[in-house]
Amino acid sequence: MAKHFKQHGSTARLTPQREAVLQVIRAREDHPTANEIFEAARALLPAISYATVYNSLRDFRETGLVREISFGNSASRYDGITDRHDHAICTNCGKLVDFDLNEAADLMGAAARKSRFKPETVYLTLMGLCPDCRE
Amino acid sequence: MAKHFKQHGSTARLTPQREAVLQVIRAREDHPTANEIFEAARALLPAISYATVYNSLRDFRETGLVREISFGNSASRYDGITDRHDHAICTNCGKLVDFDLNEAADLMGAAARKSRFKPETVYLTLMGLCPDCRE
DNA sequence: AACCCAAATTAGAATTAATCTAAATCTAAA
DNA sequence: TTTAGATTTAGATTAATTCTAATTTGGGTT
Repeated sequence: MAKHFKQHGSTARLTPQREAVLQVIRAREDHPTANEIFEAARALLPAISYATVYNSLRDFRETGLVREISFGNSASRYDGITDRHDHAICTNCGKLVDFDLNEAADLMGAAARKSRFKPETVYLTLMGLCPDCRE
Repeated sequence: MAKHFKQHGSTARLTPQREAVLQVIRAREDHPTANEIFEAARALLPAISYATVYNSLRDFRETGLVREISFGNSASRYDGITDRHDHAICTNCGKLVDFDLNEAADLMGAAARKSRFKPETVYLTLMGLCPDCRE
């Protein structure tokens, strides 16, 4: 029996390429772009193609293994931490930082009531100046 | 003396093109993309160019007259409502809805403390199924 | 152990959104 | 009325992502 992501409801196979992509994302502290992931994955599997990185990222996003963070018109960044957490983005240098505000999770119910949506997740993003830029 | 956006700290002139762009955004209930704004602005000013729409949108964003909403890899959408408010995005059909959760504004201080950022704004986005898609 | 088939990978083309460039035009102020 | 800086324009360019079509892979049968 092949390795599958059964526990995530997917029938996709965990190929060497996908393992490499996942490993890259999980090994990094920061939030790499698809291009950065491609570069790093190529160090593990020289023949891997750009399309495969994007395909893997799409699958992981859909099965909940990674999270895509997009802001402005710059390249999306990928986050391998699956627990719910929040982001702060520096309006000056673009730095992206994780933090956790459990109050944010509590707001999901209220947000769902106001919007009449069936809630899945809630994203809280703080825009402001990072410690380096506020001097 | 020409019309300026002085009250917003800008020295930019309010040209007919920019007036058209602003009028289009404010007249619409939804959140148009740059392309939709271009199409609508052309009905008012047939000679207006794409670049001018983008230039205007950049200026308005910087002076705080409009807000840019970007999610996933689709085109950014523009929001003419300047008051702080929240968004819900349907994970099925992509519909974008406004709502207001004053508790969200209260979280800005806590978020700033956790992240050590100097806060400017906080965005709260609910992902889920819109009333039409949840059936 | 050979076969089958669906899924996955690959390279490169295509698409999309947004920005840049350079020349022409406008406008407020001197 | 001249000028300098800001703005607009059309089209080229860039950057990110997705698509296409051909090839390869690998697990589940026979």
